[in-house]
Order: sequence, then C-alpha cells, then structure tokens
Amino acid sequence: MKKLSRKEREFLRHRGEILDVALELFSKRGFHNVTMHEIARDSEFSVGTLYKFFANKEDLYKALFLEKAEEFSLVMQEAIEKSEDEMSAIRTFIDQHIKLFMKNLRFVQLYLAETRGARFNIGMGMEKEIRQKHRVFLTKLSAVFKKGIEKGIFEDIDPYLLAIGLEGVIHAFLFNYLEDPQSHPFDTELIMNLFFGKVLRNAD
Amino acid sequence: MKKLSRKEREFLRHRGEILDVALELFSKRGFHNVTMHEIARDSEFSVGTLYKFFANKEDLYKALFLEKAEEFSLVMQEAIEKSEDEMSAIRTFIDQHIKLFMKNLRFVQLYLAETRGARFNIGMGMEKEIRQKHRVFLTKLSAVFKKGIEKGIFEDIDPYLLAIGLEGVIHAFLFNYLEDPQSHPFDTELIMNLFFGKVLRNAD
Amino acid sequence: MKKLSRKEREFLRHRGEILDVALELFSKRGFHNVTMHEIARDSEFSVGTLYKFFANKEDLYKALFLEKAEEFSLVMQEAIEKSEDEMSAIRTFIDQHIKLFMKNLRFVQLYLAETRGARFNIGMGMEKEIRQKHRVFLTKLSAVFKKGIEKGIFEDIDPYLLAIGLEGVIHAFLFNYLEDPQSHPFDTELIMNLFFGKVLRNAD
Amino acid sequence: MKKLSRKEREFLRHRGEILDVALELFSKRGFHNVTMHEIARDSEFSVGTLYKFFANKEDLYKALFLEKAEEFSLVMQEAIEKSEDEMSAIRTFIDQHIKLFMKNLRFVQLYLAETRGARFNIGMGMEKEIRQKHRVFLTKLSAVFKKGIEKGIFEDIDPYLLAIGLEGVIHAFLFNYLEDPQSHPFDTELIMNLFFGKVLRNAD
DNA sequence: AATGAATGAGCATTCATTCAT
DNA sequence: TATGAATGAATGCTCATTCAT
Repeated sequence: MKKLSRKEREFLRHRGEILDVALELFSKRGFHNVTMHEIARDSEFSVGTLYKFFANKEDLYKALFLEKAEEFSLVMQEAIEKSEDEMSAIRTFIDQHIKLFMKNLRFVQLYLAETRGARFNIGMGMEKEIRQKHRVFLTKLSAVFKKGIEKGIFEDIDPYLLAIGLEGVIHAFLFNYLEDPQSHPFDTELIMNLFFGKVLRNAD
Repeated sequence: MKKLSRKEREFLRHRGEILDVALELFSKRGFHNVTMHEIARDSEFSVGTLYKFFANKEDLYKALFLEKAEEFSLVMQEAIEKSEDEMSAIRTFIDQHIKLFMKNLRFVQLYLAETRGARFNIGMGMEKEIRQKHRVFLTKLSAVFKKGIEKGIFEDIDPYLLAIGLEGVIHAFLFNYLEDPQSHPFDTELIMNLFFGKVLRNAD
Repeated sequence: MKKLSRKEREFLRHRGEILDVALELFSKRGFHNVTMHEIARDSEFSVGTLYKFFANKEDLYKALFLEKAEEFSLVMQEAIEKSEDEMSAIRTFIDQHIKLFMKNLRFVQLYLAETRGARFNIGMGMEKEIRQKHRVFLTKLSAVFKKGIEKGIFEDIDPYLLAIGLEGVIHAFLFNYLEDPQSHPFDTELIMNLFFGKVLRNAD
Repeated sequence: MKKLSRKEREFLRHRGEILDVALELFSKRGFHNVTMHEIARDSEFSVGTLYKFFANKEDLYKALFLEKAEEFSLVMQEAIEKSEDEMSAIRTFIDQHIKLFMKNLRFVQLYLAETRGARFNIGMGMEKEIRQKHRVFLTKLSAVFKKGIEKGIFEDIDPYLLAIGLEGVIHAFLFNYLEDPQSHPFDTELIMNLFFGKVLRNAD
C-alpha cells in the first residue's frame, strides 16, 4: 500500500526474525518453557531490543499467534467464498486447510494447542479473542453447510455442528501427521469420502 | 477387594481431596499458572503435606492425569469389547465417550489439552506415556473398523484413520460443548449419522 | 550411685540408642545434612519420641557432643593427674589420648571438626561452652609443663603454647589416620621423640 | 598479562566484592548458616546478580575456597622450593605460613575448618579436591624432610609424619591466635625451637 | 506414653523486565 | 538506538517442630 522507509522495512524485517525464532521455540517447548533470553540469543538480538518490539513476553506470543492465525483465517475464508457451489467450497476448504497447515507445521503445533489447549498459556487475555475469531470463522463455514441444506444437498443437521465436525476430522488427521508423519497418509478426497457418507458401505 | 485400615482410608481420602482441588485449578488455569501454595490453600492442607503425597508438582499433575486417563481408557475399551457387532461397538463407544466426558468436564479440559496441546506442560516426561497409551487405544478402536471392513460393513479406508476421525469429531463436539454448553446440542445418533454417511442427501 | 527404677534405666538406654545413631549420622554427614527423621528412622523411634528426649535438634547434638567430650576430658585429666612426674604425665596423656580416640573414631570426627571447625554447626550456643572447657583442659595440661619448666626439665617456653602444640601434633596425626588408616603409622614414642628435642633441656 | 576491557575488569571487581562479602559471612557462620539473600544484601547486589556470577550457593563457596587455597598453596610451595638448604626451607615455610595466615584471618577460619572439619559443608564435592591438593602439598613438604634425613640433618622419622606434625603445630598456634589474639604470642623461632629438638640430630 | 501426620517458616533459584551507558 | 547487567518478586521444595489420637 504505502511506501515504507528503509527504517520501517528494517524494523519489520527484524520483527519478523524475532517472531520466527519465537515460533520455533514456542512450538517446541510451549510458552512457559521458553525464556526471553533464549529468544534473544537465537534471534541474535539483545533482550532489551525484544522489548522495543513487544511490550512483554505475552505480547510477543500474542503477536506471533494472532498474526498468523489471521493469515490462516483469511486464506480459509477465501477458499470458502470464492467457490461456486457448496460442495466445491467444502472441498476447497479442506484442500487449502491441509496445504496451509502442511506449509506451517511449526505454527500448527501452536494452533492446535491453543484452539484446544484451553486456557493454558496466557491467562484469559488472548483466549477470548482467539475463540471469538474461531467462532466467526466456523459460522462462515457453517453458512456454506446451511445453504447446502437449504438447497437440499445436505441432510438437515445443525450446520454449525457440521462445521465443527469437519474441522475436528481435519485437525485430528493433521495432528496425527504431526506426531508421526510417515504413517497413515490422507488427502482431501479421503476426508470428503469420510465426511460425505462413504464409510458405511451398504448405506442405502 | 482388600480391607484398608482407617489410616490407609484416610490417606487415600486426603490424597483424593488434593487431587480434586488440583484438577479444579489445573483445568482452569493450566499447569504453569497454578502454584503449590494455591493447591495447599484450596485443599486446606499445608504445602508440606502436599509433598507427603506427591514427590513434586509434576508428580502431582501426572498422578492426576494418568489415573483418570487410565480409568477413561478402561471404560472406553470395555465399551468397544463387550459389544456384539462392529456397528453397535462404535455406537456404544460414542455413547460411553459422551457420557463419561459429560460427567468429568473438569478433567476433559485437561485431557483435550494434553492429547492435543503438544509438549507444553511437562517436558517429555508424561508426554510419551500419554501418547503411547492413546495410540494403543486408537489401535483397539481401529481393530473394530478393520473387522467391519473385512466383513464388508465399512468402506475400505485405513481403519486407524477412521478411528482418529471418529474421535476427532466427538472431541470437537465435546470441546464446543465445554465452551458453550447451551448451544448446538448433539447426541450419539447425530454422530452416528454424521459419521456413517448421512450428511450427503442423495448419497447414492 | 543411686538405684534406678526399670523406667529410668529404660529411659537412659533409649536415650543412649538415639545418641549412638545420631553420632553415626552426624559424624558421617555433619549437623546440617542429617534430618531428625533420619535419626528417628535409624534409631527405630518416632520423631515425636526424639523430642521427648531432647528439646530440639541442637540440643540433641549438644548432648551428644558435650557428654562424650566430658568423658574424654575426664579420662585425659586423670591421665595427667595421677602420674608421678611431669615426663610420664605427658607420656600417659599422649598414650591415653591416642587410645581413647582410636576407640571412638566416629566421635573424633565430630570432635576435631568442632574444636577447629570454628562456629559452623550451631550458632554460638555450644561454641563457647566447648571452647571454655577446652581452655580449662589445656590450662591443666600446661600446668604440667609449667611445673616441668620450674623443675628445669623443660625449656622455658610458654607452657600454654606447649600444651597447644602437643595437642596439635597429636590431632594432626589422628586426623591423618582417620583419612587414611593404612598409611603412616605412629605411636606415643614417636610423638615423644618428635616433641621432646629442644624442649627437653638436657638434650645436649 | 592480558589487557582486560572495562567490562571484564568491572566483572572481576564485582565478582571479587561478592566473594569478599561471602568470605566474611561464611567464615563467621559457616556454609549452612548464611543465606544467599544475606550475601546479596551485604554485597549490595541483588540475588539474581549473585547467580550471574556463580551457578549456585555451593559453587560460590567452592570458588571462594579453592581460589584462595590455590593461592596459599602456591606461596607455600615457593617458600619451600626456593630455599637453599632443608633447614632454611622449613624456616621459610613456617615464616610464610604465619605471615600469609595473619594477613588472611577470615579465610583461615574457613581453611582450618575445611581441612579438619570433615565432610561437613558440602557433600563430597569439593572435599576430595581439597584433600587431594593438601596431600600433594604435604608430600612436597615431606620431600624436604626426606632430603634432610638423607643428609643426616634430621632424625629418621617418617617424613610425611614430620610434615603433618609441623603443620599441626603451626595450625594449632594459629587457631589459638584466632580465638584469642592477645594471649600467647608465638613466632617462627619458637616453632623452630619446639620442633627441632630430637629431630635435629646434632642437637647434642 | 508414643506416634507420625500435619504444619509453615524459610531457603535456593529463576526469569520477566528495567534502565544506565 | 541498542545493549545486557542488574533487579527482585515469585515459586518449588525442605525439614524442624507440634499435637491430636
């Protein structure tokens, strides 16, 4: 948008470097098992400098999480919205979801923890914000299901539950992949099959 | 089974009281945001007494988690094993799962966090043990799917993924319930429908 | 002296058992590295019972030390006093000293520490008492030297220093023995030879 | 030797200040009766800063002891080695010993305690190191006696015992001086006289 | 009288945060 | 402006001592 001065560009580059290092550490050991000195050491800045970029440790963690979460959210929303019909919206969503996560495994570690891990890292601060955004997103996803139900494509099941359920399956697979990347490969089609009635053979 | 002396019974009662208080606190605020002094205060014991029952904070947390996790595991396994056919095994599993979790919401908070929360609370100690047990359990659940596949009841999909997926859906619903108990009710049948091909209307 | 009732005899026996165990532990690990629970465990009494015999840990340590120190002191004094002439008084003193210490190696550990270790175990409490008694004893030993000097047997050197010096040599040998019992054997005669060169006037 | 940066010089100065304060406290009250907070308070640093210089309390104590002990050891060895004949080596040793100790009374408190006090302050850690170094030193001192014996200057007595004995006398005098500096003055000549009666062959 | 469960003050240590240089 | 030395509140844990049974 705007032209950034060299100073500003440099500032953002440094900020990004710090966040990268922090993600590396936080994802491996969790918020409480990483010290500001470690982040300083690994990012080759001084502790003092860290505090020039972020007001405190919590702030750093929040920035780290929320910025990437926002990015994820946008990609996913786009995936849903630019699709023609509901069925392909769901497929694109799953597809993008998997791709995005596979490209950001470090962050996914944090993401899955934060969206399930309850109020564990930071006290109620970021918590609500994350939950709120997540709910907004799920509502958008459920809107797809809702429209599908209205069109008679999907069964009449609470669309919000469908959204939650779909995300639940995807996350479960991704988490298993994180733990043991070799075993049990899966793809968008598998999830589509699983979710859209192919488990039971003689379904009819 | 055995007759316990008054001393022994009292010991176990006190131990249980401490664990109850600890669960309350840990589930609300997480391992790192709870102090031994708080557990002492709330359980109306002294810090010293806490250390008579548990070697250290980590030990207390582990005991808390593993004992209940074991109990859960047994109930769930039983649900699977005592069923006649595969279909009812899955139904009983979902049913028991929901019931058990609904009765132990505090603990579920912890459980969902630990089985997703990555390596965040305790350093790799309990970690592996939990993951290992979880895998064993999922293998048992997937055995049901496997048999079902062999009998031609289920589609030929990696049974371990089916197990993971089913659990993912259940946990997703339960987690949503934890967050907002009023909205979006669900039950065993809903999950059965969802999982066994009723989402897509004209599936055939 | 007095007839002791069975109760009283038992009391003293138990007290002695506790002191024995305490000596064993204190001599190995020092005052601060031994807990009352350990003394209780090893002596097969309860902690509560320990406090029936001794007001507190310090008291127990003091009793342990002072009683045996008193016993030592008496034996040594006797050795000095019942001797005919000064020369044999010194010889008997050295002799008894070595014998006594060899029979009480555990305690000697403590003794050497307390009479050198400065104010390390207990704060200034027993300290003064020990030092005072020790000074009294050294004064008695120096009296022997003094008389010897007056008789012209010994050189005219501050008799208190002679007493200190003699004790210093004996303790140094004993300490070395404690550390490495096999090497560098010594006996009364050696110390006599060592000590009475120039001290003895008609050496030339 | 090397040029030190201002930072480095300041670091060493601060470290030295902490050690000075710690010596003051430890020598008065012993390892276990001094808290890190006291050292912090008296040295006018914060507790945290103490831990920047020393890994833990034990480490601080060890540094304190071993560095000065090393210095002492070197001075004493030099005293022995640079002397022409055995007799003057012993005299120089006594002389330097007294001078060094008189200048470092605080430390001597600790030194005498540690070289006699048995295994009382720290568990076996430093213990062995100290004993080992002490033995090495005594061996060097005894080598002087050995050579003297071979030359026929000294009586044929185990030279290691002579070394131990000489040190015992010196330490005994120094310890007495520590306790009561006014009374019973002594000097090198006195110790020489005391020690070299029969030891010196041609005494007669 | 004897027990040992319970107490809680006290200590070592950590680490987010500040600020003089 | 960037640094990192210094801070000190906070926490896990120990152990001498008490007292209800």
